Amino acid sequence: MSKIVYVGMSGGVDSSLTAALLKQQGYEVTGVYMKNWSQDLPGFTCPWKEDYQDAKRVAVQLGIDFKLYDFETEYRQKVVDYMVGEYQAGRTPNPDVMCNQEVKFKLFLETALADGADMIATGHYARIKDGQLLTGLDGSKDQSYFLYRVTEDALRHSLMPIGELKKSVVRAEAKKLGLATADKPDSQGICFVGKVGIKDFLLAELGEQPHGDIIDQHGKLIGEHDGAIFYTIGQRHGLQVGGGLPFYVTGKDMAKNQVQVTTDLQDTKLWHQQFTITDVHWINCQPDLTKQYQARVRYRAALVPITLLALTKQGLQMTLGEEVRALTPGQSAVIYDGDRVVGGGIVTNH
RNA sequence: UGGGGCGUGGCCAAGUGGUAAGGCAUCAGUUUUUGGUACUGACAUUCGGGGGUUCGAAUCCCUCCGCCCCAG
Repeated sequence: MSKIVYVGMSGGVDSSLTAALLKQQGYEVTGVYMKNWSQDLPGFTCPWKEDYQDAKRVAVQLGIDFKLYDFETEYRQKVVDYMVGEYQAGRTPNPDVMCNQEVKFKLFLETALADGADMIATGHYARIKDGQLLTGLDGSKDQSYFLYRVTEDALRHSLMPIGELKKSVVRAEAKKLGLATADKPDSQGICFVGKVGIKDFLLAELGEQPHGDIIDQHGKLIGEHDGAIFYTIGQRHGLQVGGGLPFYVTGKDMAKNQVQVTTDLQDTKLWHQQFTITDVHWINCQPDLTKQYQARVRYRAALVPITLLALTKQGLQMTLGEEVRALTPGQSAVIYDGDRVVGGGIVTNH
């Protein structure tokens, strides 16, 4: 008897081909559209209906069952509230990491299993082998960074067939199969919410923010910002301050509602080598402090060799083999052992 | 009030007779399942106002306006 797989179908090419491939491989496939967000925002129409229809269209083409799971309430609580709270605290969260941890590989998994599935599948560019998470074979599309908070148990119940393919192949295969989504542009923006600028999103959630001072590396007042929460470390644009060299954000003082910037790209405040991550999560087992690993400090950043210093209740201290620019509190540092994701945590304030 | 200097797009800033560099910012696009980064493109018929000299001026002259510095 073939296994029953529930495939999360977002209405994009990747998850469409995922469903098609699993069907070909003999699984008993059901497509599921997760409705996590449907709210329109000023100047932005939520594309959920279109996405739903595209997913449904592909399901019909493939002749598979199709369902809609409504997770809006939970998505709001677990992802959006988390994200907004982090911004308010002066950090820069990664909602997609949380979405994978809480929604796709928890809520969706549990719901699917309860509905009779043996496994779930997603269109992520990552691979799963023996309960381990590996990078996607297409290095330029690898999405393992977003998945480091998934549990081994969830991985053992998940499939990510796209992780074995290159993006160009995915598109070509989708086209060959005549899938309705073959030429649909890749999605961008906040997971499930869509292509909305984070500033517009926060404005819609929180309203106008108190303006404050922009201070340069010499402590000089050089301008006014329209809300410290909108700015993130390393950011260059959006300061509306000109004259000479570009300004990069080096830090924020939420208590003083200040944004600190520098024109000096060598400024020590812009470069970091040693830091701590908290809320650590290990997929299979804790890292070996004596072993050489690599870390990725932001999505698509190069892997940097690291030395682990100490694993405490507070988190993990580590030193990078080289300085990285604009390490940002709230973002995730993911630890790799070659192409295997060991785990990671959240970069703390420093 | 004397003496000197300056006024070029939102901000810096080249250009001192030959028909407006460059950078920042901004906007658009590309890259990207977060934010950010990076990359590409767009952006002054006009040089504080007025007048004059000249084939031709942001560049020379006159004048008015504004700002800065030194004297006091």
